[in-house]
Amino acid sequence: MEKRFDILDEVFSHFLKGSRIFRDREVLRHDYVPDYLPHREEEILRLGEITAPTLKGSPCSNIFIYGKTGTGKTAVTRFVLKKIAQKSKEINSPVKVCFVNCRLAGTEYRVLAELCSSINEKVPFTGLAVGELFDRFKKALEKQGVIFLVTLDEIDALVKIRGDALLYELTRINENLSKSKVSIIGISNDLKFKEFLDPRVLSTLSEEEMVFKPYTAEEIQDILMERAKIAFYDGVLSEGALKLCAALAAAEHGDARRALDLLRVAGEIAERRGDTKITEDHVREAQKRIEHDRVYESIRSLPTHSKIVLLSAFLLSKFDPDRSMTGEIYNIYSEICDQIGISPLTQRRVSELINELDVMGLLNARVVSLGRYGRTKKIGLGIPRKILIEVFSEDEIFRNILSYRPKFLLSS
DNA sequence: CGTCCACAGGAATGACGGGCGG
DNA sequence: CCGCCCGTCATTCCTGTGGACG
Repeated sequence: MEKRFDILDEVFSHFLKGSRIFRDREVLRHDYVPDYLPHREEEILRLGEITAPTLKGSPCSNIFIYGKTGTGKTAVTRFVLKKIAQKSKEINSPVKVCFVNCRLAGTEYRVLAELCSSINEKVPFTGLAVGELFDRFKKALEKQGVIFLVTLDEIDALVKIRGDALLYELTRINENLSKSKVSIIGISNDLKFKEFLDPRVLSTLSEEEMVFKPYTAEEIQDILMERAKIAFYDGVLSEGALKLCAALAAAEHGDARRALDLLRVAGEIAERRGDTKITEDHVREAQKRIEHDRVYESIRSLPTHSKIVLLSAFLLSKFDPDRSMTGEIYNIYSEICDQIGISPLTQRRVSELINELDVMGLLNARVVSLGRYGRTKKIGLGIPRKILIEVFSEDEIFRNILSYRPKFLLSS
């Protein structure tokens, strides 16, 4: 006990002395928009040119931006929007800009609600018909007489689940507006996204197109260096650590966001250990930590039934991996539900849950045909068992299930 | 070569909680 | 406060299907 206090004392005093690592941690968060974006000058220029007409009070072409995650789409767009907003204030032109992340918003309704609130139209966060909401949006917009520059980030996520109805309406809204105009910037991570769109929507939306290429390792290095100058005290970041961050992120489709995360977490680890320099070891540790936290958090926040499905897959993989298929999973799932006294969902629904877990990477499910013996899904765990055990051990109810031996498996 | 297993996964429909406008 | 519409989750019913077996 005595020892514990000593340890904590050290942590406190470190904290009170202030960080010896970070000058400004905020700079490494990925929602931070830097003043300088290395290797994206061309894109900034192009986007600026396209959107410039809004400053003179006329709408600009709609733009479609593609590129994988962490290629700077969001940063570049936010940067340009910020400049537009600044300039318009300066010269007093009626431009309003708005940035919505469709995946975070989740539904058409919430996207529309965000659009409304950004033009100061108050709407309830649920309850209205989508059409009604759209009418209000249109009315408020018309009353204000502005050029509204809407950015829809991660637009593919919305369209894949909800369809392109909202986009269709948005692309046609100008026909019914006289005093105001809307221009749209659509951002998509998925290059094949076009296929999901109605051709009419596509042609209106992609009057201009931009593709963001992944960063190379060298480019990521430059980005990191730029931020590290502000984020860390001088001499804290070793060159090897920086290079490793860049290399790891480059291997993962040139994802700068990933690189920034690595750098930040590596810094945090170094800080916590009381080290004064960030080394390659810290970076490797950071990589492990990030992956672990991601998985841990996604399991923990799962709805109960999904957790049970995951547990079923876990038990099957432990006792009889060869039989790990939908039907078997469902049997064990039902058994566990019975054990903890909640009523099981149908197989149809569980099948859907398995798909969701598959998408999240917690399970690996692939359709296989066993010929005479039917067609099903072969299901395996997509993550180390260790993490799973770690998460479920924290829950009173699930803890016991971990070591449970399904009756179902005894009979075979 | 046809059959038939054990599901996949689409479509329609229902239960439910939340918020509206009148 | 009521009737209405919404989004979400779940059920019910359904048609489709790859390939080993006979």
